[in-house]
Amino acid sequence: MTHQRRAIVSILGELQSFQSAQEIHALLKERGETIGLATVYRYLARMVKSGDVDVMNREDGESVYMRCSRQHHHHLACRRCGRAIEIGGPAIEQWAEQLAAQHGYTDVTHALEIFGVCPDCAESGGDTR
Amino acid sequence: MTHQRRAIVSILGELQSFQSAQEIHALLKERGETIGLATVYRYLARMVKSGDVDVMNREDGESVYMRCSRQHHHHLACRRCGRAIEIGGPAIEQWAEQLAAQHGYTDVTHALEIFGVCPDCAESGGDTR
DNA sequence: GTAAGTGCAAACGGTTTGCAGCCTC
DNA sequence: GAGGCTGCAAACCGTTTGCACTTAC
Repeated sequence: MTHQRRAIVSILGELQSFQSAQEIHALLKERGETIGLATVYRYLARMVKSGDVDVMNREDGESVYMRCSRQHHHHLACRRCGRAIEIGGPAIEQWAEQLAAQHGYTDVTHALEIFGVCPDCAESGGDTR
Repeated sequence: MTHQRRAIVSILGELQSFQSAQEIHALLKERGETIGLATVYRYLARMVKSGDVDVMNREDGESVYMRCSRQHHHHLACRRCGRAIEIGGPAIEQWAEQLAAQHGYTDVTHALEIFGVCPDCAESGGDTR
């Protein structure tokens, strides 16, 4: 446990929104942490593998990260600030499985992401991203 | 209408699977077409904008393209060969909209992709990708 | 003839990696 | 003291772009 990891864990604990590795790195820098971008990437990747963090591909292709519950779920995420709400749609899961089976597809996974603009961002108007 | 475009259109007409720009470029080269990678990217981007081609983000992050029907739909795609089946789930659309509205999110879009291994690929065993 | 399209190669942006040094236990 | 972790900078990879040349009409 290095202070860099402590810092990442701590900031992930505070954020309730998806942020990119670079954004997380910038936030840590702002707080005066000494940490390299590579370390952020490396540790995030490790946490993704261990299941402690969720990755999601933003519409622009950049990967964004957020601490998450371990069970399978999807997200309703704000396109501007990244604020996300976990959603579970048992019906969807079932439907996808069944549909795939119908066509003979095996080893099925699915990716579902809902993007919108959250109330706060909508109110504050045309923020970037 | 240049011969390069004709070639791209022609190959898109034959493929019933999602392929990346680089894969499409390689296929064209194999056929002896003289065409640059940049041209493939440029023309694919144009067709995406005009709605004649669908893009999809493969799990590895690379963008893959396929000629598609114009109306909104999703895909069940083979993880190995890219073969895809169009699916439309009115129930999903509705559910996503409603869920987003419930949480006050506006300007809602969603991305749903189902990945699996198609019967042919499953049969032929451990092909790469 | 002219405007649009093309190829090349360089630029780009996010991400990964090799390696030498540093820190934690 | 030893192994793992870190930072830096370079490498990577898919994609985009500037620019001079070519092509289709």
